[in-house]
Amino acid sequence: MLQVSVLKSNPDWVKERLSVKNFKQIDLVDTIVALDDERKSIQVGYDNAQAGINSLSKEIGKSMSAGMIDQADSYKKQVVEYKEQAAACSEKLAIVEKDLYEALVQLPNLPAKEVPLGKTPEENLVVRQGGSIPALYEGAVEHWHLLDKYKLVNFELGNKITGSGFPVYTGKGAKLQRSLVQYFLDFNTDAGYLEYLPPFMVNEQSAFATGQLPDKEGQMYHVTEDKLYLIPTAEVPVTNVYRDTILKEDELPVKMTAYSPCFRREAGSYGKDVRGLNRVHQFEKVEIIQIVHPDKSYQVLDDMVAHVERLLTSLQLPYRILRLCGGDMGFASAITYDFEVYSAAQKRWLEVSSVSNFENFQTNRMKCRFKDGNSKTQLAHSLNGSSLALPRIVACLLENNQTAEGVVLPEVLHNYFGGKIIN
RNA sequence: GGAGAGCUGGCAGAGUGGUCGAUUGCGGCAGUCUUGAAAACUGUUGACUGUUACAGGUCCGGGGGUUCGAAUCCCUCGCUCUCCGCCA
Repeated sequence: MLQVSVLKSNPDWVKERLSVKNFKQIDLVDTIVALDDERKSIQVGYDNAQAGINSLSKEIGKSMSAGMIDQADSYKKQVVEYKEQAAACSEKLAIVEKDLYEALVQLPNLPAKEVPLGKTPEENLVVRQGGSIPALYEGAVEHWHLLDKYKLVNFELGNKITGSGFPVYTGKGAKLQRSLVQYFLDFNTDAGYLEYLPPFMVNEQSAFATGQLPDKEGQMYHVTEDKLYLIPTAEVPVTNVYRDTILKEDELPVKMTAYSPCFRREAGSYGKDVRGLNRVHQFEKVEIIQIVHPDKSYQVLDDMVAHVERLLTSLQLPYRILRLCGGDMGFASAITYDFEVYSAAQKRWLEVSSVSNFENFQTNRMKCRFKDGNSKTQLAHSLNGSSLALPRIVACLLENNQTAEGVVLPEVLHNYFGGKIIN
């Protein structure tokens, strides 16, 4: 959530930034500024009335203990006026605050100055490309055929047990999942990230804090009986570790990593997008999250991008890094880099990671702050990234490394998997 | 699921209707002493809002109520602990 103070001090700049994100209701900025002014003046009225009540109440106490009952009674009559005034103010205040809040949560985060203009994924900027696209042997096929051939994933079974988009991993397919999760977590903890294993459901407050609510309500599975949401990413529970906390400056940066299954309704997806492991309702992912000093967040963003890049390089997959354009970015993000790997049989790029700096958009909602050198409390910055999401990595590993003898795994996985080849 | 106890500032723990936003201890910070450190002593130390700065307002698990006045009384929700039951 944006800070009202930012809107007030520089409304035109805010509007300009919002338009980069292709946000339509620019008028909201003026609405919010006006509502906040109104809020403030009502608040002053309320505070004054309360101050009157407080001081008179003390006088009443003194009079009573001095036995001056008449004096106390006359004070009580004066209090009644103040009470009416306070009640009128607080009624107005409740309405204005609600309006203000509802307007404020509709505003997405402002994009950083490096964010390219654009509305569609085609306008994302390719900043870097690495690895090399393999030449496949003659009999090469898409990964869904390989999943079938080596009995790695059974979609029909998942469909029977749960529904479409809930794959059942079997045999070496299941073991490959476990190997990748293990490898990714080790890779992250070796880089200084503390491992968490979080709950896979969160309450409303947590979903709100990271920006899933109210923006992406329909994208999460909702357990209505208990008012819980299945997590769409470990980002939600793990970032919320630091909700309502004030850190010491030397506790920053906080580096966390977590494995979790991710649940996404993916309403409205269809066609080749959902073939095989391209898009599923439940998948495994390892996430990295940092909470950092505001002055450091862009340096940390670069570090995190480099970290994910090293991980992809170690898997020997061809990848490219995109800086998302304003229109393709997430609601809460100030800047996002997407990582895509090349799926050689499908001949298309697949997103496997998304690394974002949220600046103080999430921490403002979460009230995650730190005390700086002058012992002032200020909002920290939060960042996160996938490191990595499994299904599309698996798709690419299978497609790109397939041979007539089987799928040859990259060397870093041999020990984790307990073998070199899937056949 | 049943019974009981509790939820107060970073932590521990007082406070049961009127200078209580809160005694005290620990911890933190600053200082005195010391070559330095420890110990001891002294001072200081919550958040939010608001003001140029004061002032003022709000916060004692959340929400609501009673009262001139609530940490304190009432209602309600949530959570924690202990015992019993059930269970991976």
